[in-house]
Amino acid sequence: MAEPDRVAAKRKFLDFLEEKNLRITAQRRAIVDTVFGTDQHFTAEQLLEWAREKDSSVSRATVYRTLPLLTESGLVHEMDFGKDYKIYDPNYADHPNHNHIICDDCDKIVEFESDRLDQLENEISTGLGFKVKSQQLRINASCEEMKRLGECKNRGN
Amino acid sequence: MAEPDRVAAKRKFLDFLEEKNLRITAQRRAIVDTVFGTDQHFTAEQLLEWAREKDSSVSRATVYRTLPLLTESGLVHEMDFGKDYKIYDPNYADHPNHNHIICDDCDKIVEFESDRLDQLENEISTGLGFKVKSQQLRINASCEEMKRLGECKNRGN
DNA sequence: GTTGACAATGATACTGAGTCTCAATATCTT
DNA sequence: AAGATATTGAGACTCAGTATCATTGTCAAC
Repeated sequence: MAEPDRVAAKRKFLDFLEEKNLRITAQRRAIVDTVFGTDQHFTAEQLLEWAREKDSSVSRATVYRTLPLLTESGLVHEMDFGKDYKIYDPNYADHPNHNHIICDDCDKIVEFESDRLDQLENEISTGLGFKVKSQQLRINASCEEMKRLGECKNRGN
Repeated sequence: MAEPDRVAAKRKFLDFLEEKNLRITAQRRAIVDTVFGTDQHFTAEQLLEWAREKDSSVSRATVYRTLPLLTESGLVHEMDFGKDYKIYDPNYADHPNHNHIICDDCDKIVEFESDRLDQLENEISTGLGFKVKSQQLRINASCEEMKRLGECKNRGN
């Protein structure tokens, strides 16, 4: 299931660029190939490093300019766990509503889905009369427990 | 209901300092008086400004050193809405489990409580075997809708 | 009350993620 | 091929937050 979805996500993003009359450049190709060539979470700096392996001309500015396009397209999700950097998740094309638990100590992230949670969140938001743009349940957990239970390796960071 | 709780929160924090063998200084007094003298959310820079009105010797460093103590004591809650600064909420002594909707455009924040949500969050977390340290449901909403409904003034930012 | 160990302080240098600027370059339409 | 203009890289910049360190303040022991 990995490959076809990756390819589809890349295709969708290129279409997204075209619809917005944005150009498909070598640098954007390198960035997109990188993003949808992994299912790992990543930071902006990691993306820069990885993309440069494909095209050394990719600059920090271009990475930071492309990230908002990726999130706007709905194919990548931006997350903020209170660290001083943001974390990006390229798995949103396949699992659009998953949530995350971050281990405060080892920074590992575990994903989970809950239909009941999504439903309740929507209920509350619309009940308060809000036009919701995004919602994120952030759970900061203790690594002591994680280590004890050996849960730290569920899904990559 | 405002005053007694404020005083109690201040008392609790001074006790917290004592228990940790930390000293009660003039600067910490000014900061604590400021924090528990409002029920508004604030940033670190706002706290610095306000505390300096009570004691002009309060420095930025001391504010940033005191904030972790306030959150550690459980009397103040640190929130991150993806902006480049953190927001602090001094109302956690009274309402320990409330959540927030932030208006992306005007930065106003509306608080709400939901027992069902708290219960579900706890259910999921413990089900995954986590020792939860904190959890925060962050909802980013569109101000278009807020303006239309005149909901912007519910509770101060 | 003095003393003294050391916690706490302010000033300021620093860090690091992210933004902005602008001249040069690449894309894509015609 | 040409031209309008979107995009780029380099590097200066911003700004919240952190670290350093000599000086000052607190408080417990006497």
